[in-house]
Amino acid sequence: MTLDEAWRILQENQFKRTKNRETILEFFAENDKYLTAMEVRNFMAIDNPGISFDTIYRNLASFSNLGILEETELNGERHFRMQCDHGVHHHHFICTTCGKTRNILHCPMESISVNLPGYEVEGHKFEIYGKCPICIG
Amino acid sequence: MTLDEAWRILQENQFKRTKNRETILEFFAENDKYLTAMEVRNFMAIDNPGISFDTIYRNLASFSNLGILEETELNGERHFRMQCDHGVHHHHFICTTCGKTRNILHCPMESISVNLPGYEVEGHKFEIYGKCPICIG
DNA sequence: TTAGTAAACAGGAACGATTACGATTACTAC
DNA sequence: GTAGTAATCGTAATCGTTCCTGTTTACTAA
Repeated sequence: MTLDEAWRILQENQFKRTKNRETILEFFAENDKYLTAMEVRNFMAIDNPGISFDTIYRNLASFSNLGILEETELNGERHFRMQCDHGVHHHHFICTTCGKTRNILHCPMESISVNLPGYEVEGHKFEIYGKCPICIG
Repeated sequence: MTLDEAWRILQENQFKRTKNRETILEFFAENDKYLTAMEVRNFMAIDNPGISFDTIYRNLASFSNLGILEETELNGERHFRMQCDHGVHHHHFICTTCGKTRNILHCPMESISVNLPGYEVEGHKFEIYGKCPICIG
């Protein structure tokens, strides 16, 4: 997702254009990987040492709800990244060294759901962890 | 996994047979679902109100490392359950209401790994969330 | 352009889950 | 039994996250 798309979504939902939101989105646009709230804070603190965690978490949650960011849990910490291809369902390979991701277009749910009669499926999670070619290098 | 199998593994790894470990394993043997440290504590506190969280977390981590328990993250909390069929790779449907699980024998990795040339896969996670037939009512 | 209003923010306290630690207890091998 | 070690207790500390309160900011419409 581009910055323009993100701002369009925010505007459609009556979110104001603030300096903090610009900084957060800029950071995610530049980093194609899952990031923690602390990493976001450290980046924001360069220009604004007094940045509040409340501001960061509130905005990350809003962006996640709006589909601007994707969220996952790694090592017990919440991680966020820019939504890759808006609207196209996919999964991720996540490099355990550098954190970069690679899209997995195949979704295992298609061949599974038929085997769950009587069950109501609400969601699923499929992630692959390992080392990317650069980190193996 | 049965209690006997669990104790055999513990014995092979020089773990002592203590009352606390007996209580923890007994609780998991009786509950075919993912449980939190707090739920384990509440059960143990019936006989031993002074039980320490340190004891619980340390033993849960040991059991998980030994393959006696399986571990996953649900709603930001660590959950543990008895390893189902030791040695047989599988995944889970997890009911978001009662927490009970159902095995998914099909593993999506078989058809995926070929699409990741140059990547080194270390692990993967595949879970389906929803309502089981009992909770749908 | 300015005043009004709701949203956003800073700063810090609070919270729940988890871990660390020194002192104590229980097991095991001799 | 006794020594040595593993396990536990009780508590405090840590960590990531959320809540609270007063202040500031961005948008709106006159």
